[in-house]
Amino acid sequence: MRILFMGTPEISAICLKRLIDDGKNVAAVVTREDKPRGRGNVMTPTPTKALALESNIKVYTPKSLKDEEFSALLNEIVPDLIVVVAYGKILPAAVLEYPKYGCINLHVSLLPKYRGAAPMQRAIMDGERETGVTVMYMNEGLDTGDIISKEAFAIESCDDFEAIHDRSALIGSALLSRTIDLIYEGKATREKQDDSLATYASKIEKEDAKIDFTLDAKAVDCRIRGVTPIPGAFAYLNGKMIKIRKEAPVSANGKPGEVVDVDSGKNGGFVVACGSGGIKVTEVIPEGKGRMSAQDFIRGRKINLGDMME
RNA sequence: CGCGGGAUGGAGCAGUCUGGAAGCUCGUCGGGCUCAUAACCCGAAGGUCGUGAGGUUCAAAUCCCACUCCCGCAA
Repeated sequence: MRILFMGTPEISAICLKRLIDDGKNVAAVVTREDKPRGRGNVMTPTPTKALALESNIKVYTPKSLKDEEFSALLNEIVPDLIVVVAYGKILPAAVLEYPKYGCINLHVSLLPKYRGAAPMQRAIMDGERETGVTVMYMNEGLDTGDIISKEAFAIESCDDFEAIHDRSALIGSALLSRTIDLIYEGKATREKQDDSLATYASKIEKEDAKIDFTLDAKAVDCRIRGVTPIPGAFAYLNGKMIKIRKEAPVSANGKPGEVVDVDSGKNGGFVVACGSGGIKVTEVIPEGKGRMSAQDFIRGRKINLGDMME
């Protein structure tokens, strides 16, 4: 079975790696074009492209999937199955209909909940206790296809986006690989999504990462964990931006945003009051600096009792 | 040439503008106090102040020049 893999970010690369390691016949990879990234805006390939190149698999970065150039490419590759993981572009009907075994997609949520761009982040931000991964047949809607397989796992109270991302990648890539086997063996089933239960996880915007201390501590905690470490929850302290990298809700009293405790001792940190309760911050990224423990930040004398974060 | 911050004993910082004996909060080591301690007290070690047998000066962490490395933001 010739597979065409389509994906872009790191989670795609992890899945591709898994398929390769499992001996799947990945005939070609389609990913997005190189983009200027990082300091200095250096042209950088996507993680998926980098892996494909390492693995000596042909990589294509088409501008559009709707033109003749791409249909010519499909005719050259002749995939039996297209596997999509966070590719970043909509597949037109002509492409969806091309492979004999269809197009499948790994989505990192328990569909029909959290369709869309940022399912992991939104699930954490909403305080969900559970999330998961789903493999479905693709149709022209956004994450609306028939479900083939899914697997759930817990979101612990200390999990941030990174933790859930890594767990999703691990569990999702394994599920994807097994599901491909099912399809190959003709054992794949189809389960329609119940659209009445659908929710939409919109893309994370800058504003989502700005900390709103007027919310209660638990909500603040969830919202912070949902955007950590990327893009990173931030607030302003004495005119400078500071990102909060690790924190936990605690009981506290004070005006929202007020620094009500500063402890430089071992296991210390500083406590910021929220709408109710507060969060104890234990790791930060000050503007212009790298990650550091809250203790180190406190020793540098950048924060004092009574300071306001906003 | 995307914008910006930084390089000072093990950590985080001050000092640089207004050159002139290396400092703060911790950590480490030794001692004391204590039923005890991450608390408190006393003492000690530890730095060619990123690199350049560079420039200016009586004198450079500090001013000038070149270079290397690290980081934050934006995409």
